[in-house]
Amino acid sequence: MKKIVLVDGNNLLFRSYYATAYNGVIMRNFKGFPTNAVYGFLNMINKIIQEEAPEYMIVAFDKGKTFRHEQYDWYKAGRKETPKDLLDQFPIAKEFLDYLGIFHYEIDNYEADDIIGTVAKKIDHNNEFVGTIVSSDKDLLQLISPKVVVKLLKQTGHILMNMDTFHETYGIEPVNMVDLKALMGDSSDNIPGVKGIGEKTALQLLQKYKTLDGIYECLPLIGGKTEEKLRMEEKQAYISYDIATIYRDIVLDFTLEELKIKPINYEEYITLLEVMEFNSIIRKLNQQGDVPQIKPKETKKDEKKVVYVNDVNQLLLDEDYAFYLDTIGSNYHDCSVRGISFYNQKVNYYVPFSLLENDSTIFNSTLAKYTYDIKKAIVIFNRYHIPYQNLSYDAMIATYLLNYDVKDDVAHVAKYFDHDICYHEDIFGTEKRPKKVEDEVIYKLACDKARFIYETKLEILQRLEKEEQLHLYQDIEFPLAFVLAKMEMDGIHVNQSYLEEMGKELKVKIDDLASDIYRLAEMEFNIMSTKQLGDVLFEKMQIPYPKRVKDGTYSTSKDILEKLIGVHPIIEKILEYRTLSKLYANYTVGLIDEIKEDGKIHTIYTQTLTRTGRLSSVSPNLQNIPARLEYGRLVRKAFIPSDNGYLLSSDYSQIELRMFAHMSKAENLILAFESGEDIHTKTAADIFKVDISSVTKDMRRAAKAVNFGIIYGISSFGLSEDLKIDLKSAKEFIDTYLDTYPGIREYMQEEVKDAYRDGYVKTIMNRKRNIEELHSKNYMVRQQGERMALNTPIQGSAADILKKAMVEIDKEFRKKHLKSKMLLQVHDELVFDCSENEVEEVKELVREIMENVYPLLVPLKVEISTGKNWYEAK
DNA sequence: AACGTCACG
DNA sequence: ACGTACGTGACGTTG
Repeated sequence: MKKIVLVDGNNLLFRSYYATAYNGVIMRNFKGFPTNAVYGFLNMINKIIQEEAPEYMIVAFDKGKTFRHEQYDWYKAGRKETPKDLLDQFPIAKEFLDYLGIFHYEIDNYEADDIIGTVAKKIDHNNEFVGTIVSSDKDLLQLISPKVVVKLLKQTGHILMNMDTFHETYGIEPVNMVDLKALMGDSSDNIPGVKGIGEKTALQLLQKYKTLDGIYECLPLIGGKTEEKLRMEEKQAYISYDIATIYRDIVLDFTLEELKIKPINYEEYITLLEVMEFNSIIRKLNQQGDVPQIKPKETKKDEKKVVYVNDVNQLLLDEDYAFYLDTIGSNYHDCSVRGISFYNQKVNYYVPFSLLENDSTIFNSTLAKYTYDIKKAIVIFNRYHIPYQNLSYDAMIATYLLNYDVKDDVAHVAKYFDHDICYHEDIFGTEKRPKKVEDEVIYKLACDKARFIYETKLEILQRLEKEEQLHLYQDIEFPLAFVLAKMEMDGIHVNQSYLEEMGKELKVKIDDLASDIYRLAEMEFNIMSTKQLGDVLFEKMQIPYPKRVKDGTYSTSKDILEKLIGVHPIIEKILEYRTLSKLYANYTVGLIDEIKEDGKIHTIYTQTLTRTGRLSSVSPNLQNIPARLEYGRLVRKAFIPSDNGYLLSSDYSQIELRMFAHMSKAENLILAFESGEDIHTKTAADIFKVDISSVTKDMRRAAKAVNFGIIYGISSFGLSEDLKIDLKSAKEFIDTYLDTYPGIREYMQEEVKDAYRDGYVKTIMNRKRNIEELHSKNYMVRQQGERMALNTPIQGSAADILKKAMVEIDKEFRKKHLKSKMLLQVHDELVFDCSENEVEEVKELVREIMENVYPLLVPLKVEISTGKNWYEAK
């Protein structure tokens, strides 16, 4: 038997829409198009396919006013009008079905029910097929037969209804579902039924008399009020019967065989998924790994042909243009360049890099030049000593600010602007498994990218203007790219032999610890393997596990092990082993690997990654060099200035909490900062209501934890974990804090409310972050969204300020022709390489700019120190 | 490639 | 009853 799955498309879309419309706010993609219903719909369709594995499938939709409306103008009269946001999603749902190879159908004047009923009837009369109907609408239960079952969707999960289960549940036959509706009515469809008869009475009657006709034939036998009600509303009952009856004889222009599911059109499917921003589905597809290779798009008619230039004299660039660097390798500090593509109204060139390497005047014109990832371009131009002028636009930074999920592949963002560009990975494969690619494909791809940059520039800039982000783009992020490029290219000197020594020392300690651990465990095992470690500690050694065991696995994380200190001496050994292994792998061996021939480390700052506006640092990450523990801190001694200079470190004191005080306008908190006291001590004095002088260490520690909690979107659980106190005390503590600083509570409520209303939050410089989590049905996810809504403006605004300061400091350095260099940025800290005779000047200048770059309701304070290495400069 | 862990602000 | 503070990157293990 071949199985056909019959899906009520309308039902699925309505359900998904209302299930995820939260406070009237729904999920949308970047362009503002509503996506929540389709998202639920698609997940459901995929789930059905996974669970049922059908060969055949049909999704039915309503179309037009039905014959029921024509006969009875009050039919479904009570229903609210379908929201436009939902209606808009119907065509998309159908488009998805097309790409998934799933047959869908609609026909004038009939509802999805009728189509399903008709197909189900065909199944009943055909001995090759069986059917499974999927819907949450009980009406469809009337279609159950020996060959057709109904998968009735519930809030979570479903119930499978066949002849037997139906009978068990209702005590009547499926066909008599109609009779039941005729009696009890259905408020959602505005079917009246017989007034005063509900499900209970109706079922009793039907169990006795089988059908509506049967009941009316035996009316006198019924007696009492019920008989009276039935007699009064006989006409209503039969009208209701008519309406509730699913029409099963539509003339259909397809056969059951035609419902066979066709192969998925991955290319179109994925493109649409991208437009709708269903990234989780895309991720799942990639994980399953059965997405076939996507071929490059055919050249469209309006496209200029790619001109491969092999003589510099052929290059004719006389108006502004976009260019794209076609590089090989992931790190642009040492990648090679295959070629550069150029695009404008007149040209579409691919130029092999060997041609430009030697004759490099091309970029040294006054023409405006646009690209994607300008920082990369600057670094590469400098590496090859190519002079340039007027690099004036970066599509990567611009789209990042517009809240796109920007990757370094242009293709990723191009989709949103109707530019079909193949993904780098689809063409070239991964670095480990490269694919063979024809030259023409390579040229075409690079040219497509340049074309995208050129053609969307105006639209993107207009969009930035509309979002009031032009200032952020033009005066902060764009100039910052030049500053970062310099920092990356300059790099920081690292004392390799020092790290090697430290590595040797660590190695010895680690080996000693390992043998201690093996001895205590009375066996050898891989300490780094959390699985083996869990088994050894909690099974073999029978150390009591301090937490509920989740999915049969033991966590061996630091906070779990710390709870066990003192229970068994092995615990402390393991913790130390972990700490030292981390230092060894990440900060001695790992860092040494990153030191280049010039004795320096050149990180890459990712400017377009974080959701808050911070930078991130990779290859290596110089933003997580040990600082908290003394032994780890020693790594910092390896970071040294050039020549006889100094490293100068300048960091904002409590910038995030100050930002919070500014944004919340909480007067007492502002006063606390104005007092100039240590903020945690002052907070402790305020909440414990004691003198500054009598604040104990523990009081300060507690106050500090609450201050941090505030920045993260406090939860009593988080605080209780951090301070190792019980939940109730944590709760009280937070309340005391909020009472001490009136205005904070209201500010936080307002911020969350606005986030729900807008679906996004903003920083002081208009950086925006959409928070989809706020639309989730899941309480925990929504909570997380609320915390993001609270934290992002704080973290993001602090990032805005440091970025602005960096741009201004760079400007002043240039103006004053200082030899000193800005080298590192660590979120609230800047590290400079300072010539000996400039120390005082740099100190003054940096402090002046950082403290005054953006005046807040509280003063911004900067702490500066210098030293012969990064360890000392703190 | 995903997960767990842990380094930073 | 649930599962828990914000933002990152890199390592080793495991499937």
